[in-house]
Amino acid sequence: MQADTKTQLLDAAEAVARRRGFDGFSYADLATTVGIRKASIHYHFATKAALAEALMTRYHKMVGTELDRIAGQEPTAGRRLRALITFYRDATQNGQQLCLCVAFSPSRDSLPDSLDIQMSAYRQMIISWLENVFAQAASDGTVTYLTYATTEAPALLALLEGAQLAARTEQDAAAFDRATALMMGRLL
Amino acid sequence: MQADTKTQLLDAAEAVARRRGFDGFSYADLATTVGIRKASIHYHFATKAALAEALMTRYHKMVGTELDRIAGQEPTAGRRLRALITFYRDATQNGQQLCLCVAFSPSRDSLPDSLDIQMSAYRQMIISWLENVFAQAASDGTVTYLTYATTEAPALLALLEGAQLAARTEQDAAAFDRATALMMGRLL
DNA sequence: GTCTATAAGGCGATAGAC
DNA sequence: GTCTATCGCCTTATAGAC
Repeated sequence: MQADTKTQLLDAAEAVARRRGFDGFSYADLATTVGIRKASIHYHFATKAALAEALMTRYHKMVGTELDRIAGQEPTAGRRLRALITFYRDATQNGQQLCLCVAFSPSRDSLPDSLDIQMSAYRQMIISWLENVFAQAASDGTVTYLTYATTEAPALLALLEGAQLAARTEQDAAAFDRATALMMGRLL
Repeated sequence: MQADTKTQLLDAAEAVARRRGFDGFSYADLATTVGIRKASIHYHFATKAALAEALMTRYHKMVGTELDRIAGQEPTAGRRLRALITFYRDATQNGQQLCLCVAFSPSRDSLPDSLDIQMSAYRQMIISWLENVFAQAASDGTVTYLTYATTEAPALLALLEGAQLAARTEQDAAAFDRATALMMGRLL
């Protein structure tokens, strides 16, 4: 069974946005990928700004679901963090793309103002989740050299996003692994 | 005394590229900033691809000079790393821009192939410098919880680039500080 | 929902005058 | 070195037929 047109458009837009940034793709690209005319895209997303909002909304939910899945599946803090690092690694598709939030960040000024809030909310979701997991680590002892949850959380998010950039620049997931090896070594 | 036109163009292009990415500015933007017509820009940079190369070449040299300055000025590994973190922090202009290499990373597919090599060389310069400094730390003891220089170096570069992204997304240097506080705490 | 056709303007780049 | 003028193409977006 085939996804509906709107979903196909979101899929195509997310893939190309994460590869090329918000200013790096056009309706013509999506039209070619999905197989309709570019004017038809406006029926589903009136403006490119509206498309950006829809992309970020869907991405936020998708990652939220993934965080829940990890929490439900992995019992210890160390294992939860390992699973998150693996998720960020896989998200690069071997250095071909970035997290949507990272890909949008340089295009900030081209995006509608509403994206500011959406991007902050997305980052806050991850940071809160990480704070909880690092707080758990203080109890279960599965993270070595542990400092404070509120210090560890933003540092790990920055590390993961930076590791994605490294992989994208080198077009090689090995660059992600080199950047995260130190952190991985701290996790039991 | 006024800089020559070519330098003014490079300055304008670097500023806007670091704010908006490679696909986020046009010759028209530079023409307005510098005060000449956009056709005249082609005299200095025949193509936008050539401009990208010139930008990266100049940026690489500038950062190399800064690394030398830090090494000449700061005696210990801990102080050198602190100085580098401060340099990356200041480079964001309070969350308004990114390192050129970070800003170019999502625009990868729009850039000439030659930029792949230039961007890798830039990153390698930083990583080599960091490896040397972390190796020094093993002797002078100014970095706590130290592991291996070859593990620490790529992790710190990713952290710094990720911290810049955080600051750019939040438009606030405080996000950079939250991301780097843990690392700062390890430096004597 | 998707189409054709088109508007209105931006893009990088070139030709040739000065 | 910078200008005016222009080319060919791309962009987002709209109007109206089907």
